[in-house]
Amino acid sequence: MDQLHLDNQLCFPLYALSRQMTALYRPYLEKLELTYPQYLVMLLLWEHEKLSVKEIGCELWLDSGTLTPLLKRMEETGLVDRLRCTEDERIVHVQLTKEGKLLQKKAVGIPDNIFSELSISNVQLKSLKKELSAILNKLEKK
Amino acid sequence: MDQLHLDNQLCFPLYALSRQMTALYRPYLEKLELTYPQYLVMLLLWEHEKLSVKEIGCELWLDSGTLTPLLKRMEETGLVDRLRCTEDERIVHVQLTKEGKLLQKKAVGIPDNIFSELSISNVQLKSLKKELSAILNKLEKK
DNA sequence: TTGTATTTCATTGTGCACAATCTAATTTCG
DNA sequence: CGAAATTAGATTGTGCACAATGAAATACAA
Repeated sequence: MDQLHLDNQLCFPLYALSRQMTALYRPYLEKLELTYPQYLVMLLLWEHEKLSVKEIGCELWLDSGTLTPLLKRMEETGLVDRLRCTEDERIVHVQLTKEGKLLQKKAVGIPDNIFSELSISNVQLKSLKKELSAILNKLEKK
Repeated sequence: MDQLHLDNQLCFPLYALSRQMTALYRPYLEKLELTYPQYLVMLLLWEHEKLSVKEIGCELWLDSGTLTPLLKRMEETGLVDRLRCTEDERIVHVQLTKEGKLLQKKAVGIPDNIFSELSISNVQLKSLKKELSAILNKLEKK
Protein backbone atom coordinates (compact mmCIF):
# COMPACT_ATOMS: atom_id res chain seq x y z
CA MET A 1 0.00 0.00 0.00
CA ASP A 2 3.05 2.19 -0.39
CA GLN A 3 1.44 4.23 -3.12
CA LEU A 4 -1.23 5.36 -0.72
CA HIS A 5 1.25 7.18 1.51
CA LEU A 6 0.95 10.92 1.39
CA ASP A 7 4.70 11.21 0.92
CA ASN A 8 4.57 9.26 -2.29
CA GLN A 9 1.96 11.37 -4.02
CA LEU A 10 3.00 13.88 -6.64
CA CYS A 11 -0.31 15.58 -6.49
CA PHE A 12 -0.13 16.55 -2.84
CA PRO A 13 2.93 18.84 -2.97
CA LEU A 14 1.45 20.31 -6.12
CA TYR A 15 -1.81 21.01 -4.34
CA ALA A 16 -0.19 22.31 -1.16
CA LEU A 17 2.45 24.42 -2.90
CA SER A 18 -0.11 25.93 -5.23
CA ARG A 19 -2.10 27.15 -2.25
CA GLN A 20 0.96 28.39 -0.39
CA MET A 21 2.14 30.27 -3.47
CA THR A 22 -1.14 32.10 -3.79
CA ALA A 23 -0.78 32.84 -0.08
CA LEU A 24 2.59 34.45 -0.92
CA TYR A 25 0.86 36.66 -3.48
CA ARG A 26 -2.00 37.54 -1.14
CA PRO A 27 -0.45 40.45 0.81
CA TYR A 28 0.68 42.10 -2.44
CA LEU A 29 -2.64 41.52 -4.19
CA GLU A 30 -4.63 42.78 -1.23
CA LYS A 31 -3.08 46.18 -1.75
CA LEU A 32 -4.53 46.14 -5.26
CA GLU A 33 -7.80 44.65 -3.99
CA LEU A 34 -7.33 41.63 -6.24
CA THR A 35 -7.62 37.92 -5.61
CA TYR A 36 -5.16 35.59 -7.30
CA PRO A 37 -7.57 34.42 -10.04
CA GLN A 38 -8.52 38.04 -10.65
CA TYR A 39 -4.83 38.89 -10.94
CA LEU A 40 -4.49 36.22 -13.63
CA VAL A 41 -7.34 37.81 -15.56
CA MET A 42 -5.61 41.18 -15.23
CA LEU A 43 -2.35 39.70 -16.59
CA LEU A 44 -4.24 38.56 -19.68
CA LEU A 45 -6.00 41.88 -20.16
CA TRP A 46 -2.80 43.88 -19.75
CA GLU A 47 -1.53 41.92 -22.75
CA HIS A 48 -4.70 41.80 -24.83
CA GLU A 49 -6.98 44.74 -25.49
CA LYS A 50 -10.13 42.64 -25.53
CA LEU A 51 -10.92 39.01 -24.75
CA SER A 52 -14.09 36.96 -24.68
CA VAL A 53 -15.04 34.99 -21.58
CA LYS A 54 -14.34 31.88 -23.61
CA GLU A 55 -10.81 33.03 -24.45
CA ILE A 56 -10.04 33.89 -20.84
CA GLY A 57 -11.34 30.50 -19.75
CA CYS A 58 -9.24 28.80 -22.38
CA GLU A 59 -6.06 30.51 -21.17
CA LEU A 60 -6.73 29.97 -17.48
CA TRP A 61 -8.45 26.59 -17.76
CA LEU A 62 -11.57 27.96 -16.08
CA ASP A 63 -15.21 27.66 -17.11
CA SER A 64 -18.05 30.17 -17.16
CA GLY A 65 -19.34 28.97 -13.80
CA THR A 66 -16.16 30.36 -12.28
CA LEU A 67 -15.56 33.29 -14.59
CA THR A 68 -19.01 34.84 -14.86
CA PRO A 69 -19.31 35.77 -11.17
CA LEU A 70 -15.59 36.62 -10.95
CA LEU A 71 -15.82 39.01 -13.90
CA LYS A 72 -19.00 40.53 -12.50
CA ARG A 73 -17.14 41.31 -9.28
CA MET A 74 -14.32 42.86 -11.29
CA GLU A 75 -16.89 44.90 -13.18
CA GLU A 76 -18.42 46.09 -9.92
CA THR A 77 -15.04 47.21 -8.62
CA GLY A 78 -14.54 49.14 -11.84
CA LEU A 79 -11.62 47.21 -13.32
CA VAL A 80 -13.28 45.80 -16.42
CA ASP A 81 -16.20 46.34 -18.75
CA ARG A 82 -18.29 43.44 -19.99
CA LEU A 83 -19.80 44.02 -23.42
CA ARG A 84 -22.16 41.69 -25.22
CA CYS A 85 -20.83 41.31 -28.76
CA THR A 86 -23.16 42.78 -31.37
CA GLU A 87 -22.14 40.49 -34.24
CA ASP A 88 -22.57 37.34 -32.17
CA GLU A 89 -24.71 37.94 -29.14
CA ARG A 90 -23.64 34.72 -27.44
CA ILE A 91 -20.23 36.24 -26.82
CA VAL A 92 -19.29 38.62 -23.99
CA HIS A 93 -16.15 40.68 -24.49
CA VAL A 94 -14.14 41.79 -21.50
CA GLN A 95 -11.81 44.77 -21.54
CA LEU A 96 -10.05 46.97 -19.02
CA THR A 97 -11.39 50.28 -17.84
CA LYS A 98 -8.99 53.20 -17.53
CA GLU A 99 -8.63 52.29 -13.86
CA GLY A 100 -7.88 48.69 -14.77
CA LYS A 101 -5.12 49.77 -17.14
CA LEU A 102 -3.61 52.05 -14.52
CA LEU A 103 -3.43 49.22 -12.01
CA GLN A 104 -0.61 47.67 -14.03
CA LYS A 105 1.80 50.26 -12.66
CA LYS A 106 1.10 49.11 -9.13
CA ALA A 107 1.55 45.45 -10.06
CA VAL A 108 4.88 45.68 -11.83
CA GLY A 109 6.96 44.85 -8.79
CA ILE A 110 5.00 41.82 -7.65
CA PRO A 111 6.79 39.05 -9.60
CA ASP A 112 10.20 40.22 -8.38
CA ASN A 113 8.99 40.38 -4.80
CA ILE A 114 7.59 36.86 -4.99
CA PHE A 115 10.77 35.60 -6.61
CA SER A 116 12.95 37.02 -3.88
CA GLU A 117 10.76 35.46 -1.20
CA LEU A 118 11.14 32.07 -2.84
CA SER A 119 14.94 32.08 -2.63
CA ILE A 120 15.49 29.61 -5.43
CA SER A 121 17.66 30.17 -8.47
CA ASN A 122 16.29 31.69 -11.62
CA VAL A 123 17.46 28.63 -13.52
CA GLN A 124 15.64 26.22 -11.26
CA LEU A 125 12.53 28.36 -11.39
CA LYS A 126 12.47 28.34 -15.16
CA SER A 127 13.08 24.62 -15.48
CA LEU A 128 10.36 23.91 -12.95
CA LYS A 129 7.93 26.15 -14.78
CA LYS A 130 8.80 24.36 -18.00
CA GLU A 131 8.26 20.92 -16.51
CA LEU A 132 4.90 21.85 -15.02
CA SER A 133 3.75 23.50 -18.24
CA ALA A 134 4.78 20.44 -20.22
CA ILE A 135 2.66 18.17 -18.05
CA LEU A 136 -0.21 20.63 -18.10
CA ASN A 137 -0.19 20.82 -21.88
CA LYS A 138 -0.20 17.06 -22.15
CA LEU A 139 -3.45 16.89 -20.20
CA GLU A 140 -6.26 17.18 -22.65
CA LYS A 141 -8.74 19.98 -22.30
CA LYS A 142 -12.19 18.53 -22.24
CA MET B 1 6.72 44.62 -18.02
CA ASP B 2 7.89 41.21 -19.12
CA GLN B 3 7.41 39.78 -15.66
CA LEU B 4 3.71 40.47 -15.89
CA HIS B 5 3.24 38.09 -18.80
CA LEU B 6 1.29 34.98 -17.91
CA ASP B 7 3.92 32.85 -19.61
CA ASN B 8 6.61 34.06 -17.26
CA GLN B 9 4.84 33.21 -14.04
CA LEU B 10 5.80 30.09 -12.11
CA CYS B 11 2.70 30.28 -10.06
CA PHE B 12 0.28 29.95 -12.94
CA PRO B 13 1.28 26.49 -14.20
CA LEU B 14 1.38 25.42 -10.57
CA TYR B 15 -2.15 26.69 -10.04
CA ALA B 16 -3.50 25.30 -13.30
CA LEU B 17 -1.77 21.94 -13.07
CA SER B 18 -2.87 21.47 -9.49
CA ARG B 19 -6.49 21.88 -10.53
CA GLN B 20 -6.10 19.65 -13.57
CA MET B 21 -4.47 16.97 -11.47
CA THR B 22 -7.35 16.90 -9.04
CA ALA B 23 -9.58 16.70 -12.11
CA LEU B 24 -7.63 13.57 -13.09
CA TYR B 25 -8.39 12.06 -9.70
CA ARG B 26 -12.05 13.07 -9.79
CA PRO B 27 -13.51 10.14 -11.77
CA TYR B 28 -11.72 7.64 -9.54
CA LEU B 29 -12.64 9.45 -6.33
CA GLU B 30 -16.27 9.82 -7.36
CA LYS B 31 -16.57 6.05 -7.27
CA LEU B 32 -15.52 6.22 -3.62
CA GLU B 33 -17.71 9.29 -3.02
CA LEU B 34 -14.65 11.28 -1.97
CA THR B 35 -13.41 14.72 -2.93
CA TYR B 36 -9.69 15.26 -3.35
CA PRO B 37 -9.14 16.97 0.03
CA GLN B 38 -11.19 14.22 1.67
CA TYR B 39 -8.98 11.65 -0.07
CA LEU B 40 -5.93 13.35 1.45
CA VAL B 41 -7.49 13.02 4.90
CA MET B 42 -8.15 9.35 4.20
CA LEU B 43 -4.51 8.83 3.18
CA LEU B 44 -3.44 10.20 6.55
CA LEU B 45 -5.93 8.12 8.49
CA TRP B 46 -5.02 4.92 6.67
CA GLU B 47 -1.52 5.51 8.03
CA HIS B 48 -2.36 6.80 11.49
CA GLU B 49 -4.93 5.25 13.79
CA LYS B 50 -5.97 8.56 15.29
CA LEU B 51 -5.21 12.20 14.51
CA SER B 52 -6.35 15.51 15.92
CA VAL B 53 -7.81 18.17 13.66
CA LYS B 54 -4.67 20.16 14.38
CA GLU B 55 -2.40 17.33 13.22
CA ILE B 56 -4.38 16.83 10.03
CA GLY B 57 -4.23 20.55 9.35
CA CYS B 58 -0.51 20.55 9.96
CA GLU B 59 0.08 17.75 7.46
CA LEU B 60 -2.22 19.14 4.80
CA TRP B 61 -1.56 22.84 5.44
CA LEU B 62 -5.24 23.45 6.07
CA ASP B 63 -6.93 25.27 8.95
CA SER B 64 -9.99 24.47 11.01
CA GLY B 65 -12.18 26.69 8.87
CA THR B 66 -11.63 24.23 6.06
CA LEU B 67 -11.31 21.03 8.05
CA THR B 68 -14.20 21.30 10.49
CA PRO B 69 -16.96 21.27 7.86
CA LEU B 70 -15.02 18.80 5.69
CA LEU B 71 -14.65 16.35 8.58
CA LYS B 72 -18.29 16.81 9.52
CA ARG B 73 -19.27 15.78 6.01
CA MET B 74 -17.01 12.76 6.27
CA GLU B 75 -18.62 11.92 9.59
CA GLU B 76 -22.07 12.18 8.02
CA THR B 77 -21.11 9.81 5.22
CA GLY B 78 -19.86 7.37 7.85
CA LEU B 79 -16.16 7.37 7.05
CA VAL B 80 -14.80 8.87 10.28
CA ASP B 81 -15.67 9.42 13.91
CA ARG B 82 -14.95 12.74 15.61
CA LEU B 83 -14.28 12.40 19.33
CA ARG B 84 -13.68 15.26 21.74
CA CYS B 85 -10.61 14.34 23.76
CA THR B 86 -11.39 13.76 27.45
CA GLU B 87 -7.97 14.75 28.82
CA ASP B 88 -7.90 18.02 26.85
CA GLU B 89 -11.31 19.04 25.71
CA ARG B 90 -9.99 21.56 23.22
CA ILE B 91 -8.84 18.71 21.02
CA VAL B 92 -10.99 16.69 18.62
CA HIS B 93 -9.63 13.32 17.55
CA VAL B 94 -10.55 11.89 14.19
CA GLN B 95 -10.41 8.20 13.39
CA LEU B 96 -11.74 5.89 10.72
CA THR B 97 -14.89 3.87 11.08
CA LYS B 98 -14.90 0.26 9.92
CA GLU B 99 -16.31 1.48 6.64
CA GLY B 100 -13.55 4.05 6.36
CA LYS B 101 -10.88 1.41 6.85
CA LEU B 102 -12.48 -0.85 4.26
CA LEU B 103 -12.42 1.91 1.68
CA GLN B 104 -8.64 1.57 1.43
CA LYS B 105 -9.08 -1.60 -0.61
CA LYS B 106 -11.01 0.30 -3.24
CA ALA B 107 -8.41 3.08 -3.34
CA VAL B 108 -5.28 0.98 -3.78
CA GLY B 109 -5.24 1.19 -7.56
CA ILE B 110 -5.73 4.94 -7.85
CA PRO B 111 -2.11 6.15 -7.76
CA ASP B 112 -1.08 3.71 -10.50
CA ASN B 113 -4.00 4.74 -12.65
CA ILE B 114 -3.13 8.41 -12.27
CA PHE B 115 0.52 7.69 -13.00
CA SER B 116 -0.27 5.88 -16.20
CA GLU B 117 -2.50 8.71 -17.37
CA LEU B 118 0.32 11.19 -16.83
CA SER B 119 2.72 9.39 -19.15
CA ILE B 120 5.87 10.77 -17.60
CA SER B 121 8.77 8.73 -16.31
CA ASN B 122 8.94 7.56 -12.75
CA VAL B 123 12.28 9.31 -12.39
CA GLN B 124 10.94 12.64 -13.56
CA LEU B 125 7.92 12.27 -11.33
CA LYS B 126 10.03 11.70 -8.27
CA SER B 127 12.40 14.56 -8.96
CA LEU B 128 9.50 16.88 -9.59
CA LYS B 129 7.85 15.82 -6.34
CA LYS B 130 11.12 16.42 -4.56
CA GLU B 131 11.57 19.90 -6.01
CA LEU B 132 8.05 20.94 -5.13
CA SER B 133 8.33 19.56 -1.62
CA ALA B 134 11.60 21.39 -1.11
CA ILE B 135 10.05 24.72 -2.03
CA LEU B 136 6.98 23.96 0.04
CA ASN B 137 9.04 23.19 3.11
CA LYS B 138 11.02 26.37 2.71
CA LEU B 139 7.82 28.40 2.96
CA GLU B 140 7.20 29.14 6.56
CA LYS B 141 4.02 27.95 8.16
CA LYS B 142 2.37 30.87 9.83
C1' DT C 1 -4.17 30.97 43.24
C1' DT C 2 -5.77 34.30 40.14
C1' DG C 3 -5.52 36.83 36.20
C1' DT C 4 -3.45 36.56 31.49
C1' DA C 5 -1.94 34.36 27.51
C1' DT C 6 -2.12 30.50 24.56
C1' DT C 7 -4.13 26.67 22.28
C1' DT C 8 -7.78 24.23 19.84
C1' DC C 9 -11.67 24.13 17.49
C1' DA C 10 -16.08 26.21 15.73
C1' DT C 11 -18.52 29.85 13.21
C1' DT C 12 -19.36 33.39 9.73
C1' DG C 13 -18.70 35.48 5.49
C1' DT C 14 -16.51 35.90 0.89
C1' DG C 15 -14.64 34.05 -3.21
C1' DC C 16 -13.31 30.61 -5.98
C1' DA C 17 -13.95 25.77 -8.66
C1' DC C 18 -16.80 22.86 -11.03
C1' DA C 19 -20.78 19.73 -12.26
C1' DA C 20 -25.25 20.05 -14.14
C1' DT C 21 -28.65 22.46 -16.31
C1' DC C 22 -30.69 26.21 -18.94
C1' DT C 23 -31.30 29.88 -22.47
C1' DA C 24 -30.45 32.19 -26.46
C1' DA C 25 -27.85 32.71 -30.63
C1' DT C 26 -25.64 30.69 -34.48
C1' DT C 27 -24.35 26.99 -37.60
C1' DT C 28 -25.13 22.93 -40.20
C1' DC C 29 -27.44 20.04 -43.13
C1' DG C 30 -31.23 17.76 -45.39
C1' DC D 1 -35.70 27.44 -45.96
C1' DG D 2 -36.37 24.98 -41.41
C1' DA D 3 -35.25 21.48 -37.92
C1' DA D 4 -31.43 19.72 -35.27
C1' DA D 5 -27.01 20.29 -33.44
C1' DT D 6 -23.59 23.23 -31.64
C1' DT D 7 -21.75 27.10 -29.12
C1' DA D 8 -21.28 30.88 -25.45
C1' DG D 9 -22.67 32.35 -21.23
C1' DA D 10 -25.57 32.36 -17.15
C1' DT D 11 -27.53 30.01 -13.19
C1' DT D 12 -27.83 26.80 -9.31
C1' DG D 13 -25.97 23.98 -5.91
C1' DT D 14 -22.08 21.80 -3.41
C1' DG D 15 -17.58 21.83 -1.49
C1' DC D 16 -13.46 23.69 -0.61
C1' DA D 17 -10.02 27.70 1.11
C1' DC D 18 -9.17 31.17 4.17
C1' DA D 19 -9.62 35.58 6.93
C1' DA D 20 -11.64 37.10 11.04
C1' DT D 21 -13.83 36.34 15.14
C1' DG D 22 -15.42 33.83 19.13
C1' DA D 23 -15.58 30.45 22.89
C1' DA D 24 -13.86 27.16 25.87
C1' DA D 25 -10.08 24.74 27.91
C1' DT D 26 -5.44 24.69 29.42
C1' DA D 27 -0.90 26.60 30.62
C1' DC D 28 1.69 29.90 32.78
C1' DA D 29 3.32 33.70 35.58
C1' DA D 30 3.27 36.83 39.25
